[in-house]
Amino acid sequence: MKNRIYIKDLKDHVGKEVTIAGWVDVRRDQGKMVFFDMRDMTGKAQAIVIPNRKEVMEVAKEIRPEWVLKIIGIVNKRPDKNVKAGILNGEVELEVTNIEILNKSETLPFDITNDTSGINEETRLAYRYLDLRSERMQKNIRMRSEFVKKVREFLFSKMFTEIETPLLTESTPEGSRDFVVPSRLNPGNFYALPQSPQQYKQLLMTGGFEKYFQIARALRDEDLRADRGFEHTQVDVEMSFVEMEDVMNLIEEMMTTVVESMGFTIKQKPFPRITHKESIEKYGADKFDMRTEEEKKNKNILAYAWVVNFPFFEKIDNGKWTFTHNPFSMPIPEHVEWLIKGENIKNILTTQYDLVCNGYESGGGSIRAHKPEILKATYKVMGYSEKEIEDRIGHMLKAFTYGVPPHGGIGLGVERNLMNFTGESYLREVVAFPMTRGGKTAVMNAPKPLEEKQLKELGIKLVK
RNA sequence: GCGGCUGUAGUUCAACGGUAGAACGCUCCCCUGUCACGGGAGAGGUAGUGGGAUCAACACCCAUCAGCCGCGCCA
Repeated sequence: MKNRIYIKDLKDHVGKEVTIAGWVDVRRDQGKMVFFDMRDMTGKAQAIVIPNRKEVMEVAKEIRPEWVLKIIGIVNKRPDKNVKAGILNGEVELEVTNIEILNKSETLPFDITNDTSGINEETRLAYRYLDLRSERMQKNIRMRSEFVKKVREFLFSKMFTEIETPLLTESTPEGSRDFVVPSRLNPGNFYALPQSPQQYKQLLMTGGFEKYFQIARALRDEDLRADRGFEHTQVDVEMSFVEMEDVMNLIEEMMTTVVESMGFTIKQKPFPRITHKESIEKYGADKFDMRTEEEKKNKNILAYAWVVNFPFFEKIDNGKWTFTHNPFSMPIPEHVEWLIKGENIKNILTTQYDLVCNGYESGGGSIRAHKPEILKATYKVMGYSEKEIEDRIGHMLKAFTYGVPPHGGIGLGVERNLMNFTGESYLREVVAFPMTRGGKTAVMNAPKPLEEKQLKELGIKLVK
């Protein structure tokens, strides 16, 4: 649009004619004069239509909230008695000389000029595109973008390369349940959507990139919670030639740089570190909130801490051992021997480090097993046969025979972090198009049945 | 899979075993300084769905569906 200026910049054009575009926010019809607020992505401003502008007045009488307008007008300083101090454009208003209706709008199903958190969420999700117009949702989604942008900038400044890994990949029976995708070219066979880019990023280390990151989607088919969805985004990082300290220090620097530039205050620097054992003893959990009640009232305080020295394995119902965090992790250096010999299993500690913030897990990672015998030993402890090991991770064991550097990394949950930044209690409030707890998509109508033709192509027969 | 809560007008809620009200929104009228403008008039719901006990239910019971919260699950 030619000559359009943003509403936040109106005050810089006092006395001049400008063009703005946006939505009608609130309309106040005084009879002979009409006021209405215009809203664009940068803010709001009052528009005023005065009596002697007959043609404009005719249009002004017609317009309704949420209509989309292009407006030409003169930016005036408000009369002293009408100045609204402290708010955007509180000192100026736009005297409208022309209104072009770009689009009309039906009356909205709910009020978006106020916080929509009190509105039935089913309705909000059915009309998510309207909900997103509300100030709080705009703020949340924009803050998410800002966070990701700053993380990218930081990592690029540290010589990282952003690399995408496949979405269609191999199913891994251990861990969480996979979302699967049928293969048309290989009937009866299925891809799985990644629960994490774990194996690919380790292969990228094997591939010599040394410093990789990705803003990666991860999918898990497990029941939903207030802070958990089917899909989430993680800042996925992996580095070669590193030990625990290297990764933790880099991530600590990254989070500090990023969140401080976003206006937050970090309670304690450097981040305190405590062992898993201490965490359980002190807080009864492996994540905790170190803020005082007073600090919790201030939305801008982030209390980070590292938790380390997690047990590598735990016993499950059938008496077998399974990993607590990540089977690809390395034990702490002094416990490598135990793992390889398969002894003292319950005492083996892993190099896992979790970043905790305000009661949520901000991220977690580890140094990885980069020698085939160590990774293999982990699977042996878990009771896998040689053949099963080959089936599961044969490709990794093979890759690791070709000079893989020692490496480690971390994944930071974007939504969990945003919940801390925004003070939201629900993951759905920081996702543009979240699902219901029953797995129904916002606005659109998934999941739904496939047509017979599609099923046939995929070689799928439904059973009752 | 389990447990709990919820489902009444467009939205947020209320009342009541005898066929529903308010606020906001919406429509129309009045108003030259409003800014969640104000004033007046009006339209709009048969109660998620199905069944049952009752002379009679939105209200009680059962089932079912949907949503939310938690548990299980979530390397």
